[in-house]
Amino acid sequence: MARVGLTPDRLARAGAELADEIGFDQVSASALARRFGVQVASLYAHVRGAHDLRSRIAQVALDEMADRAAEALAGRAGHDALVALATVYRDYAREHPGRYAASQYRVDPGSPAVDAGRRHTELTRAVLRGYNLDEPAQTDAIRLLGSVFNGYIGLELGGSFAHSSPASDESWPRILDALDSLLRSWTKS
Amino acid sequence: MARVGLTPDRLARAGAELADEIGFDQVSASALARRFGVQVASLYAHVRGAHDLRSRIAQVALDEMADRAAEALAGRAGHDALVALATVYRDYAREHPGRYAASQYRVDPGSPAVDAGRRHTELTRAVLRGYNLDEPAQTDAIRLLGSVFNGYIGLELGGSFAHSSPASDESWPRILDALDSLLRSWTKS
DNA sequence: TGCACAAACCTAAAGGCTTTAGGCAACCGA
DNA sequence: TCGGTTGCCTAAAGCCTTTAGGTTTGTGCA
Repeated sequence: MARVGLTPDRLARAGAELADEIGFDQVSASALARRFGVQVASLYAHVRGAHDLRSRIAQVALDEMADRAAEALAGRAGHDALVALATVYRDYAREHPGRYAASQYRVDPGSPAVDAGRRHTELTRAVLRGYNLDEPAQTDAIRLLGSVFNGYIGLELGGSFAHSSPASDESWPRILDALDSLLRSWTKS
Repeated sequence: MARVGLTPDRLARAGAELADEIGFDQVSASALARRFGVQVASLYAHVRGAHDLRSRIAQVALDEMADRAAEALAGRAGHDALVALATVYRDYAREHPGRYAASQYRVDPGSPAVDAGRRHTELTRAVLRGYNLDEPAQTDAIRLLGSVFNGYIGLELGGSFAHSSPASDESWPRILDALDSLLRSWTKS
């Protein structure tokens, strides 16, 4: 009965890896316990249950994405910053589909993952600094960008763009250019 | 042992109702069997399994949305058509959150739900007729609109817009106006 | 009318996931 | 080194999925 050294954090990180390997919705306390060579019930000393586990994985993903985004945005503005942020999300989703799926998990209010969400909002707001938008247009624009990123990546990952041309890789930069030009002329619309 | 009259179709429709009541991911063969007052195993004569059941519910939702969209688009063009299509999706999602969630279910290639997806693409293409876009811009625009609709509704339903002003109801029409103006000037971007 | 066959629904059972309760053992501080 | 806390274990109940095989119901044809 050697101790493995489980902690909520290690479970969440291992869960994130597992999600990338077998898909987020296949991640279960059982599968995770198996991976640690431990009985399922042992996990319940560290995590409140399956929902708690999934929420923690979501948080891992949201934090990782925000870290990458913050790094990518440093020293960039305008079109450059927009493309950088968009690229971070899309690349992350392609590298880590399970984690990305986790980041979409409905987490309940009061959870620390809500703060991670706020961080993403602020990063998007930072991108918009280059476009000089006043409220409420700025909030509208944040919501638009969030919608496009989430929406495009979700559809692409789901294969919706796989069987038509042009390739999804080609649409993406053109759509970002269009958004850039939209943001530059937002007030005139 | 009165026969209830199960069919794949009735199961799918009842599953759609159940999804709106308890949430799509809570829909199970068990819950559905309970609702029909029937043993679980009986369902397996009509659906291949849980995945098949969920796919059929997804199809019900996609078809219903496409029907509504087709009706809403009749006789409309340009900005009017854009708003009409967007409104159909958003209203449907708010009236039937479970069904809407079902419509996002990853259905496997070859399934008839793929055709339903194509129908939505064509409806979006119809909206774009009012904007005179050539390929590949037209496909880009279809993908952009799909992304915004899916993305915005998903975030809104998840509560991402609930705790900031302006209200989500106010951002939505302004975002649609911005998209309209983007589409009108797409080639110039 | 009556019979035969197909379909609809049933019971039984195996296997997996979640969660709770209670027990033993390993580690840490005194 | 000893006591307590914590980490992991066994046991067990409850729910979901899926398969196998039985029985009833209803329909169509003679």
